[in-house]
Amino acid sequence: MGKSPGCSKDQGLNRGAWTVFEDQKLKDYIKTHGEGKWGKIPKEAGLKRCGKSCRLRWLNYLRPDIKRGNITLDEEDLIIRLHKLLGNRWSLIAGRLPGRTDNEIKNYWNTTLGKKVKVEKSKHSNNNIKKNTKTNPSKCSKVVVAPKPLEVENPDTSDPPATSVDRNLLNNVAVTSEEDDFGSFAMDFDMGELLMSDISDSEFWKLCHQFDNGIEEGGNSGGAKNLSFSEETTLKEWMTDGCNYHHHRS
DNA sequence: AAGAAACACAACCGCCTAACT
DNA sequence: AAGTTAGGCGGTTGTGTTTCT
Repeated sequence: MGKSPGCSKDQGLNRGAWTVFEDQKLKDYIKTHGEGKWGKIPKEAGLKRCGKSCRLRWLNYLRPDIKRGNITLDEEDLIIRLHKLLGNRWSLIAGRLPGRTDNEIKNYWNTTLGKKVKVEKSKHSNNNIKKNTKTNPSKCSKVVVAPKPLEVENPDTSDPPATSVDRNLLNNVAVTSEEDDFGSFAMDFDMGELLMSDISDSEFWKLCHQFDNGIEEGGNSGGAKNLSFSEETTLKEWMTDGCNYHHHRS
């Protein structure tokens, strides 16, 4: 199960670096037939490569909208913040960086950024500034948005905590249930998918801003904006720091 | 100048899962 | 419902290039 049959080693397929000739064949084929159906491409395009290899080559190298190299400081910063939030979910991170591929970001992280971050972290921990030692990626789940204070954890359910987010915005995203008379509702979402795939750039930053305000103005004081989070520390850090930065930038 | 070490990145591997039969 | 396949993803490796000694 799983592995595509066409990719096994004993099929007389070419391996290693792609030649200019192979690239051209693949580009020509996709130009006329479009992406997808990777399994058919080698045969129909006359390439001695497996479908997966063709897909990878196209997505990471040949696609016309691809940027290569020269990752800017802004992009670098964004990668670091997103990585903090999402962990090694490279395709999601790449989804927020137009023209960048997951492979490129992964490589950049492994060779450059990862080290930088490590150095920064050790600096911080030496200075006793960083209190949060958790290194795992964060996933948000089950957030309840409400205009009034909520009872915090219900022991009978895994129901969560609350935050303040534009309801209309989230209605377009991953709201799953339970809108009541007060306009509160529960949702269960993966932060990565919420951020990366379902909303536009402007909505993304708007959402950021809304979270940001919620944290700063409401906190957990019981006011209209009430936040509590399963990975609160990480989220808070990311939101208050990261979102402000990007809002000011634009 | 030459060899070694470190770095950068393209490509491969194997796992997971959705879609299909 | 169960089995199969293809697509997608993250981890890892191989190799060419650059830097260091």
